Amino acid sequence: MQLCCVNVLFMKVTRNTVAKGAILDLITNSDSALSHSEIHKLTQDLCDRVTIYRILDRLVNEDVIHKIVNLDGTIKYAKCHHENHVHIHNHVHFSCEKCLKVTCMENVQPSYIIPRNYKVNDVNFTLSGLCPNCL
Amino acid sequence: MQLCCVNVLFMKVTRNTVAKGAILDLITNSDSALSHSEIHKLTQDLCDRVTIYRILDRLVNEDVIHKIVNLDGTIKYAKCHHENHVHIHNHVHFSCEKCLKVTCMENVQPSYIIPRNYKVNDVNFTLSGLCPNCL
DNA sequence: ATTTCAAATGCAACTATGTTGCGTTAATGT
DNA sequence: ACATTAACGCAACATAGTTGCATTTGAAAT
Ligand SMILES: [Mn+2]
Ligand SMILES: [Mn+2]
Ligand SMILES: [Zn+2]
Ligand SMILES: [Zn+2]
Repeated sequence: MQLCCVNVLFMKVTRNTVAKGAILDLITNSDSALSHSEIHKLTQDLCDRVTIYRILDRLVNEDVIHKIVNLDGTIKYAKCHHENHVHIHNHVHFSCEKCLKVTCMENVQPSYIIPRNYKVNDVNFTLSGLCPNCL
Repeated sequence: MQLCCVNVLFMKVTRNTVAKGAILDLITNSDSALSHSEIHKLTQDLCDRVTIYRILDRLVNEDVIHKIVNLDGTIKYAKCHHENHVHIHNHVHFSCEKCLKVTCMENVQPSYIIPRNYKVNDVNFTLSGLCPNCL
């Protein structure tokens, strides 16, 4: 009756499936960002690994989760927490060198001055070091 | 007679080889950061692709070049330009969505406020969008 | 210049990560 | 319940990065 979810880029209707729900739950309830391989291990035999890739892509395009590129190039995913509808991921991510957890720091938004002849569309700020638990 | 170069982490002596020199030249003279595969194509039959990986690791550990993690997770390398001997890569990198070039913006150093119970050791700030050439 | 010796290399084999095509299954609107 | 097509599983492929080991080579010492 009503559209449950759409790909915000192409305004295409997407569907809620068992695997998608389970993976979103996992990401939502995790205290740190999760990689594809971590999700694969945690979900065991929920679905094929290719399906996990496709579900993660879909959730990113639906603006429900966001990608975080770690310092070693590995990609992690975390829940989006947009207060306002305008949705820019300009917050900092912290990557702990000891426990290897990546966390969103929603309220740390760096300021910077960049020449006018650049157009910024997206932002990826990652700090690494020791988190409070490992300090 | 005199040590030409050392791994700053382990204070181990390293050697200058033909391939290392050529790859460093390439990175030094490039106006944008280069990935392993780009270097591999540009150097043709200079050396094995495994050797390129090892040379890049060595140059990073010698603090001669630095790693840049792109928004898609690909890793690029650029020359270090340290004025003072204290050496922190706290400058911004710009990743153009059109020409795909990644450039160092040495004089753009963002400011941020982070809780005291975090210890920051390294920084990776990447902005993406359109560069002056593509705007 | 020759010797010496570990750093660096080439090669093969391997693991990890991500993508594509296609036939089948299942979510959702009617 | 039926029709439509998004989502799925599977196999095959592509790309990125690692490891072990025998051989080569840079450069310090003689
Ligand atoms: Mn985040
Ligand atoms: Mn740089
Ligand atoms: Zn930690
Ligand atoms: Zn450009």
